Amino acid sequence: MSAPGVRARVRAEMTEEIKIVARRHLATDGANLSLRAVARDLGMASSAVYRYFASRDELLTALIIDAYNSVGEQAEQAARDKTDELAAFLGMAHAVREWALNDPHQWALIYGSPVPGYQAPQDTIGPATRVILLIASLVESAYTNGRLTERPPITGRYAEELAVIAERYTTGATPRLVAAALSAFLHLSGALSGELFGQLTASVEEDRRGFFEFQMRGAAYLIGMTDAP
Amino acid sequence: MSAPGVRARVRAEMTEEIKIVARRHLATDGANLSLRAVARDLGMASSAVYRYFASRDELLTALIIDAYNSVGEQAEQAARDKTDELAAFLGMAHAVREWALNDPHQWALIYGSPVPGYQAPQDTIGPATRVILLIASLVESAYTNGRLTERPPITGRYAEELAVIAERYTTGATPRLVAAALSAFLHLSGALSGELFGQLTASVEEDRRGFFEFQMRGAAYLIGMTDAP
DNA sequence: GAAAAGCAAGAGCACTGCTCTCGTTGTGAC
DNA sequence: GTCACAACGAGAGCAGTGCTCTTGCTTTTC
Repeated sequence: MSAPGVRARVRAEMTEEIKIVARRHLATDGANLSLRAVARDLGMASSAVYRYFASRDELLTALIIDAYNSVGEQAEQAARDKTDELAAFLGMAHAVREWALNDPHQWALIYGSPVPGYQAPQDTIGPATRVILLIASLVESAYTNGRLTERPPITGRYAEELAVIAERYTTGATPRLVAAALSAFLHLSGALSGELFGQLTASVEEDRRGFFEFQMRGAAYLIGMTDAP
Repeated sequence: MSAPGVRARVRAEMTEEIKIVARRHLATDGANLSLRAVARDLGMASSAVYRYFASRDELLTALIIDAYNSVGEQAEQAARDKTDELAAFLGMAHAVREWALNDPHQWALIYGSPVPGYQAPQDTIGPATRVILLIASLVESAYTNGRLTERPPITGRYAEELAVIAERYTTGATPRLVAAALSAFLHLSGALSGELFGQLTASVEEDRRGFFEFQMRGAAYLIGMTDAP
């Protein structure tokens, strides 16, 4: 009799197994995940799944959190051990793109339109900020290392809001830097959503990686990370 | 006994009425549109709706085309009669934002994750390009009027693809200009999706319009429409 | 060992998209 | 004017969905 108890361990395994099968269904059938189909695949009654997830939404939430952490991890790993912030930013961007291309439905789950009637619970906002915090840290690092071209400061009410964010989440970034990081992140997510959701259809078809690189270099220039637009 | 016939006219009216009710349902219940609920609201049997739309997907397609045209129209109207291209671009961006804020579900319908199992038919790609072609025309206009700061040319395979697009859809734009227009469009859609889909939660909450303006000015700078980043 | 809590299964409810059939009604050819 | 035909609305029905409730069984806890 181990400390956590047999039942608790089995429960954890079962929970994980449900998520795995659910992810598989998500990858093939898209976002309209069927709890009954997942239960069928597991050889159990659909009602039994409700012992592990109170509702379909709760299962989706678990998958969303996992997805945020997955892409966050991949991004952080790609940014590590790079010579400078520009290389880290571009490597990170390509890593996120690879992750998204590898499982478009998971991308849609976290960065696409919210599932109807689904309200993101508090648990998700932590993992959700990993990528954007990573970008912010790169911007801040470039700034403190003197590798960031000066950009005019920002003013207005949104600048004050961003000052609060800078105070809370960074170790000395200005509102301008937070704004730059947010902008870069939204440029990244826009570029990827455009590619994955078919907005690029009939324009760039072959060399989408090259076009993505071009866009991310543009975003880096806008931030001040590079001097060549 | 008008030329189109009574039946044809009633059919057209009925088709429009179904779309109106469906749009209302979309605005309140989100993307999981229920054909039966729409039929109930119209006081008719659900099977009768199938006389007008062969499937739920076909109804969604009709709504998507209408939405593309609606936002396209609003964008074009906002860009008209502006003193210069920068003003037109910013006015257009804010118009698109207003349109999206006014009916987020329609925005999600066209720029969010594709509906599961839904494959956009050929009919949609025409209306879908209205906004981006508008941006391209603004860029081209600024270029021919000498109001566009020079940006380094682009190379690579995606540049060749964009050259084909430039040849087909513009009257003399370079691949670089098409790339700029695409980038600006994706920046716009990324900024709006981020705002609407909750990516900005707990950062910019109050002055989102100001932050959006900041981002669009950034995009304009990246294009070369303005010299102040 | 008894009581309590966790668990799986099945039936059932209300809902969905979609198909088929069956009368009815407007339409064009003669 | 008549008559065949296509369009139409309604209803029943099928297979699927999320979710709840009850009924037995097993594991944990006291």
